[in-house]
Amino acid sequence: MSLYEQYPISLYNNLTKEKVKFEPLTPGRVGMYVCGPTVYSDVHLGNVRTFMSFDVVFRYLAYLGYKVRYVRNITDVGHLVGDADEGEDKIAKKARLEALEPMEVVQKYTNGFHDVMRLFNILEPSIEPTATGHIVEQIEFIKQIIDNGYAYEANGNVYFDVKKYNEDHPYGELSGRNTEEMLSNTRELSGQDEKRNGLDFALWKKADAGHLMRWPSPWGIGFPGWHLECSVMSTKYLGEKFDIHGGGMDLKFPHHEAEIAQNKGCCGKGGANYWIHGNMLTVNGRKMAKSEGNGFTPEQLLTGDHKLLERGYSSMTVRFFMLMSHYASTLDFSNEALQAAEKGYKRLMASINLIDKLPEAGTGKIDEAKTAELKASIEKAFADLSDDFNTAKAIASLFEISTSINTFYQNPNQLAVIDKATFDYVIQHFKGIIFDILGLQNETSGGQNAELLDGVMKVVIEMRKQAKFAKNYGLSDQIRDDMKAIGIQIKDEKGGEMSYSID
RNA sequence: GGCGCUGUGGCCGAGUGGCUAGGCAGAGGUCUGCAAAACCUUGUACAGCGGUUCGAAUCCGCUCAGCGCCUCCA
Repeated sequence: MSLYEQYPISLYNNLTKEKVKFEPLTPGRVGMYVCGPTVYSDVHLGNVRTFMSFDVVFRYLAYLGYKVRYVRNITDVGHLVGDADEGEDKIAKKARLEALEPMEVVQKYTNGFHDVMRLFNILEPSIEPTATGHIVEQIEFIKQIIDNGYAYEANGNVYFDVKKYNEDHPYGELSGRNTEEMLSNTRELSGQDEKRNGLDFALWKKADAGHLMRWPSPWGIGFPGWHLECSVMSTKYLGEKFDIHGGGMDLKFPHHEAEIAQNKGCCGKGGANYWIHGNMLTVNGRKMAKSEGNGFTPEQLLTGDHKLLERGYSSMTVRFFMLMSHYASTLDFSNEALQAAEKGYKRLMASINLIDKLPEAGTGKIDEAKTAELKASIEKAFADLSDDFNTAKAIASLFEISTSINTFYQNPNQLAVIDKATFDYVIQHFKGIIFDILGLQNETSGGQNAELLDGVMKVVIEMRKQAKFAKNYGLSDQIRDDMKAIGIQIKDEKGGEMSYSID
């Protein structure tokens, strides 16, 4: 029996607004598409949260035994600039400002994005397609939508005909919008517009003379509209129907709504069965966003060099902080919360570090109740993760196991009564959940020079033991304090033994 | 204005009809030369007002406060 049969996943489907059992189209296989970044500026911590949320979904599906194809795109063209620059592409605008080639901008911020993903131990997707790499497919997609009667050309531009589409398919099913109402509300606004209706959105935009990104098409020189690349690339790599589509909450409308419309307008099918949205990271109750100026880069996070940061925090502290809440809830950033998360993270890692030092389990008379209790904790963690990927709840169970490990270390006789096979099973998955599913890394072990450090610490500890034995407390305390000052905590244990941990 | 969401103990944050969430901080204790860590014990919590129910933080209504989307946004 596979793990995914043992712990069947249920998830909240934003399309149907209810929590349902997850059933992939093809048993044992999952196709997942997540809207990636628009690479025209640095990603901030809020962006990171979304990708981390879906990273855990990806990791969890894989851990349970599903074969997953995870597609996360790079949008390197196509997003229109909102204000006065209607018709101009975000990438192109930035390029002109910085006097760079558009692809130079794309390359720079794509590299930056990848660096950030690595920093937070967010896995690479199976496919990371770019919009510029799929211009041909996008043109074909538009042609099909036009043939189906859901789009029209106007002066070198192609628009999606929302009103026409809405006659055959519900536009607004994902975001719960009343399209009839919206159509009547926007009618007057579109007076001199070449759009038939204010709700219509561009599939293809004509490039004016100064526009830097341009491709030939049946409608003239231009570039694809926003929304389109996701429909095209998800269809290409996952099919007209696939399992999961994810993205940030703020993409729900209009981006995802348009995506569904494009999919149905082209292929008659709406793409994903399950729509999942990650919620926003907030600062003082407000969304972290570029326009708010309340975001910061990973470098600033590590160094603490930002007005919002009292000091720096490690990437794993941040990862743990984010996983302590549910992906669908807003999460408020604060220094206090980060510091609490840091301690919690270290506590978890400290018990991980003790595992190898534990004596053999099950050497005494097995206590069935105690054994079952320990096993229940790991089973609870799995059940929680299968309940809409509730990492916050699962972590609570992990702390139970963490406490057990600490107890076993101090009182080996309590480990002696735990069945060995069960104990090994629990530990295997305890580590599995922490490292493979939650994607945490152990920053508290010695890293590259672990063996060397361990050797040095043996010498230091031996010196302190001798000082203590000679009741030279001045020296033994000095050794402890000096080590503490450079970030190593020496701990006295029962029976005169000592251990250390890295702060 | 339309659509939707949130309000949980000192802080963060799960839960969502009856069963301890958890972390951080605080208090007491065990251990210890002292400390730290660890372990044990401990907290008046569910915005307000009504209603449904044997029973509600959890369902319904109203009020208050705040947020998101509706324009680019993870």
